[in-house]
Amino acid sequence: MSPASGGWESALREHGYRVTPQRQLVLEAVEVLRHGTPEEILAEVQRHASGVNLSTIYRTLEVLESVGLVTHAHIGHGAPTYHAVDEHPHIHLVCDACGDVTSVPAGVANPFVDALYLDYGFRTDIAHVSVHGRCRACLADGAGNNADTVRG
Amino acid sequence: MSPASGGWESALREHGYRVTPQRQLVLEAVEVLRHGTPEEILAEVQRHASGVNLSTIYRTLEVLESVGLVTHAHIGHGAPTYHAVDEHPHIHLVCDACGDVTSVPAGVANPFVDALYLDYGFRTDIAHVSVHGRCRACLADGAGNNADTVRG
DNA sequence: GTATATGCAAAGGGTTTGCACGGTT
DNA sequence: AACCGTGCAAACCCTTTGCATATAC
Repeated sequence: MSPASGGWESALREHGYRVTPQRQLVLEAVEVLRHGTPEEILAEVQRHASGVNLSTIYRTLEVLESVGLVTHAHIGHGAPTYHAVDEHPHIHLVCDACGDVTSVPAGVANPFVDALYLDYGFRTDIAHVSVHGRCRACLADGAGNNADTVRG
Repeated sequence: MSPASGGWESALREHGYRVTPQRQLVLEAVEVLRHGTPEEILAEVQRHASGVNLSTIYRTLEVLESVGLVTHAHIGHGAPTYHAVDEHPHIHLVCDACGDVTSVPAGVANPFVDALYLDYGFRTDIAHVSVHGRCRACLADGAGNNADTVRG
């Protein structure tokens, strides 16, 4: 389902959308950058077509997401990041101390996902989850400190 | 550690912050509303003190969070929601179809949290997690439909 | 040819910041 | 008295929207 494979075109058409250069460019950009904010995707797209506008990126991502070609996740306080759906499903571990983002296979969450379904009837879109906490490096570094607790 | 108990005052002072009416009001508001966006917290605070400004809410929430009296979580695309820390730790299940938010005890995530720590050395702040997917009602309703896939 | 998609520019929501005044310690 | 905290207003980032033009079908 990469732009090269052509499946993306049918995905669009089957939902009544048109196939445009911008949509291909955005999809390619999302695949090249494995994680990308709209802003970053714009920059990547503009390497090939400088005329493309930010609002087109937003509108295109919405379309691509609605036909199932990309997904987004909210990583921090800022802009969301988009991924191609052919990426392995993964979960973002966001370190609140250093801001680092690690991706881990979605499988680690299986027991959790299953429990949510059994106990609450909730079907989890696990790739959309982002998990906050402290990464290994920061735990080692500041052994139990809370970086954001320190005043200026 | 509710405003009534007085622990909040020491929490502030021990971190070098001053005790002010606004900080008490915000803390109380966060406890009254079990989930609250800055905007909602402002409204609650203004029921008691109409002069308080939104920027004070933001600055105060940041302070209260840094001393461990409140936490926030990102529930959807919009504003974050804040909770008092004396609430039972919980996870938000956000239904992407109907927008409903359910809280479930953080305990369901224990196996997941443990796995992240064992496998990746990552210490998860579980109360900060928000989980997206489809709630029971929407699964029953639209049996497998994707609400946001339908065009206008 | 017609409806959809794009570019542009302006507006909108949410959040942060500079500054002077007022309150806490 | 000294410094921190607050209110106010402006600035900022991210995202959405209206409209005229260009494009895919």
